[in-house]
Amino acid sequence: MRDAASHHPASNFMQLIAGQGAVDLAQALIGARLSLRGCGGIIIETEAYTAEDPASHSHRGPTPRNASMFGPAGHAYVYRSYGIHLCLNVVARPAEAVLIRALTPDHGLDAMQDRRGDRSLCDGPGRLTQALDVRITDDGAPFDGGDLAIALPPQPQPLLQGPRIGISRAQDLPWRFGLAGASGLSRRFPS
DNA sequence: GGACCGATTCGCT
DNA sequence: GCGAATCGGTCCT
Repeated sequence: MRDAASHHPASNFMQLIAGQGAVDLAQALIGARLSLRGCGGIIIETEAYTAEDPASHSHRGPTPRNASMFGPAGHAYVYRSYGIHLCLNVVARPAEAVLIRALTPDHGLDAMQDRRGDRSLCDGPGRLTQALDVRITDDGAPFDGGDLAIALPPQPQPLLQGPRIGISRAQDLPWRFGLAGASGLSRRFPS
């Protein structure tokens, strides 16, 4: 695993991703360090959702719920899933976002364990938002190095690729990405 | 106003 | 493997 010094500074994240689509950003985020108010880890699993994508919340146009997905790049899109969990996305460009599905936790472990108990911390989109204490009020907040920060890895990481999880439409699109060799993925990738 | 459905997780069988 | 928990959005009537 890479150490913090080898990542790009978190303050540069929003400029570094300028103009990228969600499919590119989903791959670029593998190996990045995500931090939220002092807790976080290395992103090991993502999914891309785009404007023309029938599985994307943005597909039917803006609503109060998905408004931040149509906002500027590098901001968070946080929504409630199944009435119970929150899911955390990074907006790529308007109407496109990347769902963060799993992390390898590497700082703030005590606080995460307080919130998750004696269970896996970050190997699923709802689990990691609980571990990191993502709140619905984080919807629309920038990943600018304040409460929310992302530091990209210095070079592309070895990737796994496969179909997205838990969707009923566009199931053929291979827009789920993982860090090759990582443990703690939310599910295995098909071989 | 009402039915249906999730970008999920957990506990039980 | 299966069903419950839980609620806002969306698409009807």
